[in-house]
Amino acid sequence: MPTSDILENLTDAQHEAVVHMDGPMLVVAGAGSGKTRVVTRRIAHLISKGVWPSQILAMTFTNKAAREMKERIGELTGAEPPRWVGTFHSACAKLLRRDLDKLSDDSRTGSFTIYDSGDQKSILKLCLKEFGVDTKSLSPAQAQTAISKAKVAMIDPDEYMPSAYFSSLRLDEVYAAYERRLREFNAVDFDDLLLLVVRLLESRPDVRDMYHGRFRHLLIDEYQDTNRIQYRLMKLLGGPAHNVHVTGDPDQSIYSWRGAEYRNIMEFTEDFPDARVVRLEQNYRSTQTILDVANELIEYNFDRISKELFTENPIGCPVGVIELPNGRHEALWVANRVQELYMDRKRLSDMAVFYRTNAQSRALEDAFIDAAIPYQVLGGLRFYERKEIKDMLAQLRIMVNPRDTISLERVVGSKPVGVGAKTFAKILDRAAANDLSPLELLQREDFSSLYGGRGGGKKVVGFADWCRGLAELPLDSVGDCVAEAVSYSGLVSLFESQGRSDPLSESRIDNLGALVDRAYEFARQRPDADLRLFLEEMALVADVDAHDPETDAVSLMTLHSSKGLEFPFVFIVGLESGLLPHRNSCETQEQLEEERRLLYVGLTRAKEEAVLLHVQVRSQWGRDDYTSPSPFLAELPEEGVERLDLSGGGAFDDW
DNA sequence: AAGACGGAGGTTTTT
DNA sequence: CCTCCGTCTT
Repeated sequence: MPTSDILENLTDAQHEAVVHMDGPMLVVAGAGSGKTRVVTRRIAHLISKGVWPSQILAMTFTNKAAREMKERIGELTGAEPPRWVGTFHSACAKLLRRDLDKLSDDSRTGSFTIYDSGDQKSILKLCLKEFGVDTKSLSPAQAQTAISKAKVAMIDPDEYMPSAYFSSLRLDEVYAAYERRLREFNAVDFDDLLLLVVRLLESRPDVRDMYHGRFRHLLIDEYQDTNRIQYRLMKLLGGPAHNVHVTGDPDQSIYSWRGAEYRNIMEFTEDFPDARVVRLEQNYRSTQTILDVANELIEYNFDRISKELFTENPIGCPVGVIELPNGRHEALWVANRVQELYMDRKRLSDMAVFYRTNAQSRALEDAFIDAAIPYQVLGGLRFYERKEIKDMLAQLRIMVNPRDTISLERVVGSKPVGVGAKTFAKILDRAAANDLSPLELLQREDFSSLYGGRGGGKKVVGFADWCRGLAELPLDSVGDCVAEAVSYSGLVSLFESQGRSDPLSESRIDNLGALVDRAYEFARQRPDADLRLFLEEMALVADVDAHDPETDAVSLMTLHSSKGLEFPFVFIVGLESGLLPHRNSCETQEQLEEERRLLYVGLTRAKEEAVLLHVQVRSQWGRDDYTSPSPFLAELPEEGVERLDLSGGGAFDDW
């Protein structure tokens, strides 16, 4: 391996971080300071020094980050990247598939299903009903938020004290029931993936020692975004050698709403007094002007370690702050500017538009469509969130996990089998009485003699037959398996028959086809993997719309998903009170500071040009609201900022 | 059991 | 504005 390449073109600080071998290290890496470069080169360096790739565990927050890391390591080493480079959640899932059975007091097996937030809400609906809680006073979504908060803080149901607001609603019992249901269905939620690994490692020293022996080096990216479980995980996996290498930037902590405790990064040196600390403060990305403006903005945060990023890049042009009459004008202005840049021979893939909420993408998309500008939206509705895909995945899930009754219910609802809520409830009761899962009951019970083939019974018989046939489907090859399952589901012919009345049917059929394609592609990449792993991939990494920097299109995304990316030209829209900072995040100083960091993250994505836009009238839910500019705009310096008031119209009147 | 209709509400951000 | 839920009807 060409070790020389790995150590080439590094500053002293970067070099120190790259060649660090054993012991804890914290890399405080400002925006655009070459953090990814440091992490990937360090991994390549470790390997060049004889560390086996399989001894390295590197965890990121997003699939995007993991993918990029793998690619760059592959380029550096010219070999397959280490297998244990992935998100926290996928690494934990992988570990649990192997070893969950070793956790006592838990009836779940390695074939568990991973529930997304929709599935969680379905269970919670059951639980709320069970306790007669009125969903108007406590919605499944609220319960989910509250329970997830508790889980992330590692508070078990028996220790849980509902906040005063929920105290009358037996939320603690709902929480306990929710946990029981997950076990019953052999399912885990996103939080469990991490939580169960912590429980496993804490309760089984032998398992813990096994992993200590296995993972000699632990790397954690975006450490400022770790929550309490992830922190605990870091301590547990770090092993006696404390070969823990964490990187992050407190100024880019934007996930406290899901339990991230950015104090973790501030306190790393207290946890590991012998930790080496490296600061990367030179920015290689942005112009001096952009960086100065961003620095000035973030200075307004009280709770931070002072840090001044500098750059040797050119001064560049001023940051634009533009006021327009309404959202339509805003979108048109951006589209227009994009066209100007394009005429100036700039590439569309070098441009990005950021917004606070996904809902804002729509107006921009309309304008881009009208102007025939190619664009790609990141995030938004993901592939696996489409109804027909979820229906199909539900069927695949019950094929590998017969206890997954939430998915069974979905299967029942997705097809015109003639089994309604009442019949299904009967099946549930009967299953419980026989100590079987409902699917097992359906597959084993002789419904024809039970009902004597009368009336409604006939339909159950038909569905039971279908369930039995399900068990006959081949499970060996993932591609064939999914293809067979799709055809067995009857969904395609159902949509075909609906085709005349429903214009969506065609795209639904296409999507099911795409699912089959993905299964074959998955099988090609991972010949040894089974259906379980395919479903895991669909639950954890199903962002097919992932950002593709090769595509010649403008990128649209939330400020949150912009983290880690960079673009020569950046537009940030909706800089208004209520949107940024968002109206739901203005209560406390901490929330407000996080909103400011969000803008900071967006600004520091820009390499050459950044434009911030705000409007006087923002339409939301068909309602027009007068807005005031974001207070953050007033915090930007005079110098390096060019303010333009186009609210008087003129630019795009009569559009 | 399934389709139509009416009302309420509306995740900010993601694994 | 749109979507999701629940209820009412057939």
